[in-house]
Amino acid sequence: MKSILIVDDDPEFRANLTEILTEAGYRTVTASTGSEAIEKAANRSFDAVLLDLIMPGMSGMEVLTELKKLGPKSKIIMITAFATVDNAVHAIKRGASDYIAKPFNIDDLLVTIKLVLEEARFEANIKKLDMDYALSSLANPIRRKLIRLLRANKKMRLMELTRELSITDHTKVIFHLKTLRDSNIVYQDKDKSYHLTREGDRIIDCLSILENYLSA
Amino acid sequence: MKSILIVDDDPEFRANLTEILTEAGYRTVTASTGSEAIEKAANRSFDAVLLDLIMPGMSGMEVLTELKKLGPKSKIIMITAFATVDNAVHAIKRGASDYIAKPFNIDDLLVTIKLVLEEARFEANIKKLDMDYALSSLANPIRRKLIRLLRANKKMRLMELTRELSITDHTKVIFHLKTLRDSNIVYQDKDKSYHLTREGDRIIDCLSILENYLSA
DNA sequence: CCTTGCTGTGAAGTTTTCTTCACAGATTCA
DNA sequence: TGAATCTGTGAAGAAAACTTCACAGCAAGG
Repeated sequence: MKSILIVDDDPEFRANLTEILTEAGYRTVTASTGSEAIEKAANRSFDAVLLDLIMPGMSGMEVLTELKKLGPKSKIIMITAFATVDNAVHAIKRGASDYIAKPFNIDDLLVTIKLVLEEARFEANIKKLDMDYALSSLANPIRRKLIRLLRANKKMRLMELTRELSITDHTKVIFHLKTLRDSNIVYQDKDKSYHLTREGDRIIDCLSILENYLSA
Repeated sequence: MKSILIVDDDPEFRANLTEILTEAGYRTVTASTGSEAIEKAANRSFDAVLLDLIMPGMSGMEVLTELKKLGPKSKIIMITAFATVDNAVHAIKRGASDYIAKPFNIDDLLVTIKLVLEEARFEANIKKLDMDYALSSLANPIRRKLIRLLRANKKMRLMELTRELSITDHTKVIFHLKTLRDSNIVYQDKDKSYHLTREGDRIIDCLSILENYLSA
């Protein structure tokens, strides 16, 4: 069950939304001010946040910025009066996922929420995919050595790598380099030299962390 | 080529050792005081340290403690006068790898160094082995889900896990749990419940780091 | 031009990992 | 006690990962 945080200073509006969303099968939590919202979001994560742009105290825009700091990938839908749609567009530039204009049609609201959640699910899948690739690459000791060599030497040619690993068959090295390329850890430039990608750099960082952990 | 740090206040003794070890095929660096030794060890790592127990200023014992803090797995050989062999034993309890008594036979010294370095190599292999196990465990998405479930719920029975993963064949789950047990990430108590080991906890920490890295 | 070394492909194989299934001893609980 | 559920073994097969080999284009250097 997806959870949604409703942030609005108007109690009646909060109650309305809560009823609509509960009926639609979501779990809801409400906050009446920006700081309350930030506090709640810090303690647990929500699948989406409905955030009023205009509130006394902290403005919706400020809250948006803070929420994005807490979780850069959190999904935030701005609620705005018709008159201030421009501001909503601005909010999207700052990381909001979408906006809806008050007064709104219930169906529009639900569709918007659904789309945004769908988007989140999609992104999570992408991430999981990367993870799978990365980890299955790391599972092989030859590939780990390759990564380390590339880390140490910045760029290397096929035969350098092959000799350094004392492997007789260079096609074996090609095979592993290929899987590293598929998982986006390594790339090859026009000179045919192999390099670590930015992601590869990150992964080797994590590898050393893991090594230290395991040897402690 | 293995590098050795020689720590002794006697310049003649340092020169002697340097000559012997250089000839034996080691690279040497010297330090005349404890603090100098610590400084050098902080900047780069040595395969072994030869450390005089009795020195003006910081005592060998204090230096030993500091060096161990810098690198818990660094190999330290204490050098001690015959009269203070008891202290050397004490040093071993504090983490020194071995000791030699002054005056010593050159061959004894070389053998001691060799054994200690051998030990280091062995430990490094063990570590690499653990790493291999851990990473090939993580390569499989089902096993990652299992780890996450166990992390969230502290302890779970076989069928709980099976249902949670919507897997129809429980023997499949048994298979993956078995490989997690082999790599020492999970264990089973007398109640047949599965738990994460301490190592498993560490690994999942690292997993989340990696995830954040990859999604950034 | 010919040789040598580098980079690569594609198609067998081999090995390892993963899945499935048939079965069976415990345990629970009605 | 008897039926249902849980936990597990072992073997056989399928799938994925890895290795090996035969071959080929291309560039550099004599």
